[in-house]
Amino acid sequence: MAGPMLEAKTLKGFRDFLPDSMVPRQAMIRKIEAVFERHGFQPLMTPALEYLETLMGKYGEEGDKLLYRFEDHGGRQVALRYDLTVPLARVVAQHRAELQLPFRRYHIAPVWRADKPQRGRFREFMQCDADIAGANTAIADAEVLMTGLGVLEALGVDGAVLHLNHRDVLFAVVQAAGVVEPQRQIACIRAIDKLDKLPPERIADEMATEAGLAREAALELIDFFVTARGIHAAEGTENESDYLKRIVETRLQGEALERALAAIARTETVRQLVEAQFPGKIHFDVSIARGLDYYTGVIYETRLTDARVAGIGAVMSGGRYDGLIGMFGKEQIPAVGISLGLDRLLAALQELGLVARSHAVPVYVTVFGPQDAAAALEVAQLLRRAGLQVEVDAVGGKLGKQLERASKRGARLAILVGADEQAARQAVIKDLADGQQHRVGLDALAATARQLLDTAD
RNA sequence: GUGGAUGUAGCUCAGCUGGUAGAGCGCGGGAUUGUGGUUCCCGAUGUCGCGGGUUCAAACCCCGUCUUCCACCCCA
Repeated sequence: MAGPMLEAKTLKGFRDFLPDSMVPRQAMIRKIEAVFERHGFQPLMTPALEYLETLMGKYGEEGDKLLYRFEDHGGRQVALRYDLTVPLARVVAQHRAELQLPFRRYHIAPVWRADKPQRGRFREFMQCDADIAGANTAIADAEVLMTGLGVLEALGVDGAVLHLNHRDVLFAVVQAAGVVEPQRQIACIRAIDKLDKLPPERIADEMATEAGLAREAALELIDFFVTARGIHAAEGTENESDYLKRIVETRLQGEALERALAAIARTETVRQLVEAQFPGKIHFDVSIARGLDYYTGVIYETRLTDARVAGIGAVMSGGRYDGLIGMFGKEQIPAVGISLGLDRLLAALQELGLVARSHAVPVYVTVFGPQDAAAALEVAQLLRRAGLQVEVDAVGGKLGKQLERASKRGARLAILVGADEQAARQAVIKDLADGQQHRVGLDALAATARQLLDTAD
């Protein structure tokens, strides 16, 4: 015996994915990859570990606290990546000369956050990102959003709505309420983001303590957002952007007004471009804020509308970050991206019954005895060369046991190759769904097997 | 970081006011040695999360600790 027995365990917030959960997961990843590639994105991989300074200060105070950080054996301060966006920014700056702009890349990989685990929330989880670096146009924004909606469409998700907003609209409105300092503006925007969860009173309190905003001004500000949100619910009235335009025109002037109007116009352009291809899937929602510091332009979140999964939170979000890449180099390169939370979306799909039950190995080849091994393997190879997924019984024993294992593995067909069959260059295919057996020559085996697999069980 | 729960067989759980553990599912074996999944028979499940305390006696009461989960915060 070697040493004391170890307890087999995983770290809090970290998970193993056994085949039963891995199969639908991988199927989902493949669909997402296909959509990304169909939209011109190319794969990128980056290290899990980055220098701490690469990641620090990009996400805001809360984000910095959630960084998984430590010192490596060489005394370097390092951190596990918190998202896939900052590593992309680093890559674009670092490999600027090797990349052709605009650069479209997708990245499906785990990220780590030292968060407190909860339902739908883990310390290691998978993100699926698609970003365009080097283009600051409404078309780039729209392309990224259409990619995201394309993924949802490919996955069969119907009830999802993209909520679109623009950072500058938020800043303009907050500024119009009398908050001038950027830090306090961000604090206000964070407070607005909680509109869904907290009563106005509480939000006003938060604005008072976090941003030093007078209670009256805070309530007025909140009222503005509540009204703005009501707009798209009401029919026959002006739309969100017209309403916003009207409000900012009465409250702002000069450069601030220009900026706000430009943001509203840009958002509306993007919304219309996307709306034309995905009717009803995108709304201008002035109340969404996004917590991360690096966003500079359009921002968005996707929520599932089905009541069964409404509590699951945002499943796909992102925005434009024109200043981030510039933090790593002399050149300012604008970028926009979208990030999809695989774990959450998968959980939602399972909840909605949109995940097909995974079928295991379809064909199971039994082995009568040691002297029949070669014949069994020959048959297995024959079927595999024909493209079928085939498992050969690797344990042996009574035929009954082997068939039992075949059933437990979820196989649809069992192949029997005894002495009689070998002598006649034949094999018996047993359909485990109905128990029927078919004796066929080896030359017809693959075709018959395929035919049986194609029939419903 | 704050608050609330949870932890008993591989899994889902039961175990009344303290008297050294149970069910279902699953698992193993068997019911004419070339036939599974259905049925029948038999069988094993276990430091009752871990450590300490109270008691003649603790799965049950007390303290601590870890785990998982829920809410808040933030987010995917």
